[in-house]
Amino acid sequence: MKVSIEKKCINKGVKLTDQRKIIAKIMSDADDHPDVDELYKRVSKIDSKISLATVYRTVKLFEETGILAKHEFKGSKARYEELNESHHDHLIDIKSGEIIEFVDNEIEKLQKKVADKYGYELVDHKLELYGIKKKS
Amino acid sequence: MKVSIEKKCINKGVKLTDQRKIIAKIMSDADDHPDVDELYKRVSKIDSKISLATVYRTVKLFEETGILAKHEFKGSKARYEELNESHHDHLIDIKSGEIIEFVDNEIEKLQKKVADKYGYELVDHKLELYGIKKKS
DNA sequence: GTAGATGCAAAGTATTTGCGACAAG
DNA sequence: CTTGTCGCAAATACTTTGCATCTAC
Repeated sequence: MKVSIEKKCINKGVKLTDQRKIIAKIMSDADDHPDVDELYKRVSKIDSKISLATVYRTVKLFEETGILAKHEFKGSKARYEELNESHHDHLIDIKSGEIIEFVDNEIEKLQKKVADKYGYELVDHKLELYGIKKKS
Repeated sequence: MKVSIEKKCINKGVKLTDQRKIIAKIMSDADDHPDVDELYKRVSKIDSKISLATVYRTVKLFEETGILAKHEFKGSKARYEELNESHHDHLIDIKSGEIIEFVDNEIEKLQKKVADKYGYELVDHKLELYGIKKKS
């Protein structure tokens, strides 16, 4: 089962302020990968007193705490998504900007193998595919 | 055989100024992945009159022309390297910052397969592995 | 009560751009 | 010649930070 962001904060000893609860909720509900500006817009609708600085501070904190993942796709601003048990990579439609999440265990295995070959333990990776929709 | 950057410029109709020749030479000679500041430093040693703006304009131009590749590794500034026939990906040592270039044709094939599965034609991809050296 | 969080505005980075002077083809 | 480039400084975009105030625990 999915652990709520609020629970994660408690586990990690992160103080649960109203601002953080709101940001947590929005990121939990999001089914896209908002950048900070977009997130700030959504936050402002719920509580317009929350500052942009707090949004920046919170996404950074949540990233360091392993609650959010930060993505820096080609030529765009940093985007965030909730991090949970299911790891996945991204396929980005370069025309529409649509982002598709995928998992490929074989690729994952090969990545470990490559790192191993050079004497490294793989601790993280970034795989992004950029494509254009085929007219079928 | 490797086509020189100057030749590439001529082929693509890019005007060959002294500044561009110097930047081209430095990037050709580089066996690392300098960021703009570092490149600017190297450029300044040869001709201190060249401005940072020109360095930015040139790397951007070279990137669009397919002469340089831009990389945005986790949490660091944009870095550049010469682009030539041999495609490769990167394994980054998160302790030392050392960058190892590698090729894995099997992973490449699987990437195409994933894109295909979702109805996309793969036009580009980014694969970065982050690891720590194993004490063997 | 106290350590840590917030809002605000100011400061930092990284990068781009307007403009008049200049140089490549 | 003419079009595009250069250097400069100012502008922009994104993100961080100092400080006084406030709040979760």
